Amino acid sequence: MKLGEGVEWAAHCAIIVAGLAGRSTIPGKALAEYHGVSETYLLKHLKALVTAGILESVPGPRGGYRLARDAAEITLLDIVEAIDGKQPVFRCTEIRQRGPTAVEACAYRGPCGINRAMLSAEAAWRLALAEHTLASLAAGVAISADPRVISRTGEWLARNERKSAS
Amino acid sequence: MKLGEGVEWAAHCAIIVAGLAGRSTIPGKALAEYHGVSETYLLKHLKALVTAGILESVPGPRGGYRLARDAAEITLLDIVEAIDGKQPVFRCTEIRQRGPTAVEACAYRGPCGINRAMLSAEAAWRLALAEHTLASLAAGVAISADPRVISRTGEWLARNERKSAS
DNA sequence: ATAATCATGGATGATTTATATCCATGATTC
DNA sequence: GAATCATGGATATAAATCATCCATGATTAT
Ligand code: SF4
Ligand code: SF4
Repeated sequence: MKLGEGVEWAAHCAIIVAGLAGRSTIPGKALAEYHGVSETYLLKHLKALVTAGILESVPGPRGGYRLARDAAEITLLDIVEAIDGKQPVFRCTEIRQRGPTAVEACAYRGPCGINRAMLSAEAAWRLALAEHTLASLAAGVAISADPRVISRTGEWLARNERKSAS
Repeated sequence: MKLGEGVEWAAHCAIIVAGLAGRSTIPGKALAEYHGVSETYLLKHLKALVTAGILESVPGPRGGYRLARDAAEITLLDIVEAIDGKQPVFRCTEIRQRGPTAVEACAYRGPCGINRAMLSAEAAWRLALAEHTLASLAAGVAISADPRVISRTGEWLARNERKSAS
């Protein structure tokens, strides 16, 4: 079992976008270069964030992405679900309904204990993810970063940020 | 993200094995037929359970599998980790060390906030899984099962269980 | 208006992982 | 010695993921 690396990309992008001033935007191309990842593929993930209501996109020259709502209102769970989907991690294939002891399907009502245990564990996972907001994550990343990285990132932001007129 | 269905197979097999009397065993072939799944592939998963110290295997005629320790000492987490591995679900690819703002690798000490948040959420998941033992799961499955299934399973067990001499 | 910039969406191919099979080997019991 | 069963490796198939390409439409600067 493995979480797609698109989630890591999206989380990093979201944190950078959260660091923009006001309603400024940053183009997807810049985000791809910054992280050294495939541009066209990253755009797909950014689109997923837009669809999920996490980011806003503005097209055209001087366009790009910005947060759709406050950074404190966006959780890590939102990002994971936007990229990876909301499907349960454990998907019962109903093997109890196969083999020589099976009876009619209608006799099996509701999920069994295994399924329930799996789903409740998943709920605990999601709950833990939802406790981290984009705001708290951004703070953590900033603290642990090397001073040189911070200054380089500042310069890079100055070159790529599209300041909002308003 | 998806948990392999081998986990579902292994969990069901473990519950059945847990229901055997004393030190009786049951052959892998019977378990495969019971669940209507590929025999050769299921054997691989059963082997994983043996390696993990969850099951014991006895070769030869009248051989098969039995629990390696008490059902109350085997958790759902043990089974998941035996089949799916213990690798973290979120695997940081260190994209912060790529792109134009990167500096020497030694400047990045320890995991960042994103990684820490992911890993702590995973820990919550594992903790929840560890709260369910094979004993409690077996009880839950028995309660929710249809009477006909229980009786058919009893007959099937009578045919396939290899009673222990001792 | 025109051109440049950028997001969107679908189609497509490559890569990796999961699933499944096959066969040879060794251990154990009858 | 023969039958039964687990083990292990090699290998094939299916599916999910990762990545690219190209055509389209929307927006802004000139
Ligand atoms: S017993 Fe649980 S996990 Fe197994 S097939 Fe039924 S619902 Fe699914
Ligand atoms: S910031 Fe966190 S998730 Fe991103 S590359 Fe670094 S350790 Fe990994």
